[in-house]
Amino acid sequence: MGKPAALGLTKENILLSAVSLFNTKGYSGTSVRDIAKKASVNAANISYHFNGKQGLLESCFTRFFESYLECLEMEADKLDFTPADECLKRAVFNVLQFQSENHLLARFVWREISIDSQVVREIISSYLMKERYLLKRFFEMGLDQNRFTSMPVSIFIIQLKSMMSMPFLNSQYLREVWHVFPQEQHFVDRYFTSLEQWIDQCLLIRSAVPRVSTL
Amino acid sequence: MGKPAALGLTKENILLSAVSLFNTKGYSGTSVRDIAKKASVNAANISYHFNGKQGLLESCFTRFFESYLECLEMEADKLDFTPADECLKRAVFNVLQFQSENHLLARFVWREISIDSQVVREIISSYLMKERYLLKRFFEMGLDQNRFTSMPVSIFIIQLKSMMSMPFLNSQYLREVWHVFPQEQHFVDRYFTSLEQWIDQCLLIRSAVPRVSTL
Amino acid sequence: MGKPAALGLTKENILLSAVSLFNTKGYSGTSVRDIAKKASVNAANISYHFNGKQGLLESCFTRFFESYLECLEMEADKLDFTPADECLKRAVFNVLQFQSENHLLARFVWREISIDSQVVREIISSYLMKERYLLKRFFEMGLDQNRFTSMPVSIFIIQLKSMMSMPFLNSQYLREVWHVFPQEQHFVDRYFTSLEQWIDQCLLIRSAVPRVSTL
Amino acid sequence: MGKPAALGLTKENILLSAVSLFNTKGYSGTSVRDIAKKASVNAANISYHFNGKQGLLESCFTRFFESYLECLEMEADKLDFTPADECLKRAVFNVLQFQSENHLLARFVWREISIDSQVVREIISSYLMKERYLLKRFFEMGLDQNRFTSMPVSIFIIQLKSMMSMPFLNSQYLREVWHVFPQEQHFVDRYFTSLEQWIDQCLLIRSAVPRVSTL
DNA sequence: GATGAATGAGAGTTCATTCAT
DNA sequence: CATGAATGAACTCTCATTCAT
Repeated sequence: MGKPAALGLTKENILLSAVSLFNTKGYSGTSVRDIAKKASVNAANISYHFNGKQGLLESCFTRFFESYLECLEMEADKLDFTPADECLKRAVFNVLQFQSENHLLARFVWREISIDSQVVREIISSYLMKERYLLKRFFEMGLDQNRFTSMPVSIFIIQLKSMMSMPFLNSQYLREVWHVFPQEQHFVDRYFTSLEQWIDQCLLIRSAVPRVSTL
Repeated sequence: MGKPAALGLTKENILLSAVSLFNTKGYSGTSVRDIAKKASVNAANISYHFNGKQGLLESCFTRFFESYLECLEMEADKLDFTPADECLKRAVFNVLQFQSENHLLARFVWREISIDSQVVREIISSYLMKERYLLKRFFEMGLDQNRFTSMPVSIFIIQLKSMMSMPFLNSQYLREVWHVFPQEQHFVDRYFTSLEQWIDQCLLIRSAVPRVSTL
Repeated sequence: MGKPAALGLTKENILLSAVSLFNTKGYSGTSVRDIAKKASVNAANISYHFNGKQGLLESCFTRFFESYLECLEMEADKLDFTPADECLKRAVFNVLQFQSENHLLARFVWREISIDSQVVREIISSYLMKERYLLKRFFEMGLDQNRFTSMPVSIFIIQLKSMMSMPFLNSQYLREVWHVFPQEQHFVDRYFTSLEQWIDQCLLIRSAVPRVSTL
Repeated sequence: MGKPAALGLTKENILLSAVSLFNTKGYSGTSVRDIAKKASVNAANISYHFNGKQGLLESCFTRFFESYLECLEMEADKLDFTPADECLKRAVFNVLQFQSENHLLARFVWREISIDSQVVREIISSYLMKERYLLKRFFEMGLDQNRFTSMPVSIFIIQLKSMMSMPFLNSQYLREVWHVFPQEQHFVDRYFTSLEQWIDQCLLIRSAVPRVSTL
């Protein structure tokens, strides 16, 4: 006897519970029963709605990366008529803001993609390629515009990504050891400032006038 | 039938296999049977030698953090008679080198400590507190010595830690997307240079003569 | 593949198989797989329906003691308007009859409660307290009615319980050594007669006219 | 490197620990490691000294039954020149006394022989046959001597055995519910008195002068 | 005699999933 | 759509025992 429930609510309900538990205990460490229990639904619904636990994982990844890439894409689209450093800074801000608003999902995704699973790789590889393409565009444009110093792009991007994701991946460490709270707006603003400064000092060539992103 | 085996080899054998599998599939995603199979020993040995799967995890953490903290401590001890920036840089280099040489263990540990498990927390909290103490010492000494700009220590340390650990946590991403290989000496040297530069530009006050660590 | 099976039959099926095996091999000596095999169901059903092997044990105990105590309670309720010896005799008969009809369960329960397990104790202690209360009522009523000799109640009850339970606990001994079959009606009747005689001769005072329970 | 230890002490040490644990947790519920730990010896010693866990069980049974049967045999030997009721009473007393002094062993043995194990049966069947022979002699002699009423021997012996063993099998019940302590001398004396009385009233023919056993 | 390392078997339990209702 | 019963596989861990030392 299926209870009515507001249409489509069960599915969203499951997803939210899953994100929360995956965030805390990891994908492998979470059982579908845990999720079902937290969502107050029958475990069979998970197989029904998401085609198994793995489908749930894919849904999470998709949901995350589509929004995440949009943060970058939105600013990359302006590269043709805006200084690259300003676009880059805005993109960084967008990403921080997005992660802060979805910190549970962010932590879980950044952690889980460090697992060497065939499955995970298949899901995310195209997203990561697109991310690579977008990030590179910022830098190549900056070089074209003579605003960025000539430096190894890969290293810089690795560092940028490190600094953007780490606070959210290790949110618990930040909270417990440094009493810093990545899900708060305050953190986003403060942290963004320091990334802005890093871009200015390590990436921008001296003659270029820093474009302070007025957010 | 208790075969002798080279004395004490079984235990080490298990540990290495465990690190390799934990690294690839995560702690929860790895079964003791997988480990035993990889180590070519009976699964019961894991409980016998490590008091269960969790004991194995603790052994990994302990092994990692004791070496890791020594990387920091070694240089912190010189703070009283050496410029803080030089000590800090040397510490950074030590950590990169250590992680590069133990990249499997490093990836696994940095990933796993982002899990909200009671168990993990109990094991690592004291290590993280010691790390915090050591890292803070570098910065406070740098301020005392008038070599570091006055900046929020917590943010800087978070960024430093991000940049030091991320390449190893996401080693697969680096390899596949950027063709950068964190376990190679070449990477350590190159990456260290860019961290050195970051320290010089974002942390050091202008008047201070940068101390190039001659490693 | 969840086969339907006749509704609720699986659970009862498991319980019966468990009683049979516990009876023969003891609780600790029986594995859940044995039980599942005997019941022709999947072993996981035991955890599902009874919350583990221990829950199965509790179900057995509950089932036994609730019926057993009813045998006593039924007659204790008549104590106010019936001679105590007659009530006692009827209660004894009820208990013998019940055990004979559930001899597998009876043997297993009487054996297992002699184990010093924390678990067992928690389950049965309230039942044993109720039993004590009921048994004492028979004797106190008999004394009030001037039908029972003044004797140490505890010793008498211990002996009564010994004689009521032992044939069922040691049913195999009775069968193999004395060719006496406690699960047969014949035994119940014959054995009851000798208990009746014991009550008359050791408990009743001489002047009281024995009340032969006409069962 | 075998520690010397007082000669043969390890074996006895193991046996005592085993009796204690078997008594509390049952044979199947006790592991050889538990026993070894309690005896502070290596678990391999149990296999060495007793040829496995089962051998330990056999040793316990043997030790118990040889003493137990001696309690009966000692008095059966006097049957030719002593009234049967006196012999029987003395035998009963001996058995109670022996069990009281070895209550841990007694409880465990009486419980364990109610298990339908092939193994147990093989060990004890000859002992039980000898017991049957001895007990029957008391009754047949009593009938020959015209001191016992003609009654079904099997029923009487079943009851006698019930009453003799039950307090020790259910010693914990006696302690916790009735505050009666079967291992104390006080209990032996008191309980024997009531068995004596039972023999007098239910077994002896009226004309026979009861032989109070002066113990 | 005694020990610690090692083993294969099996313990109880949980897993993700399926299916009739 | 939703559910509870059911499954087979896999989980971690403990078992009694063996054997070289």
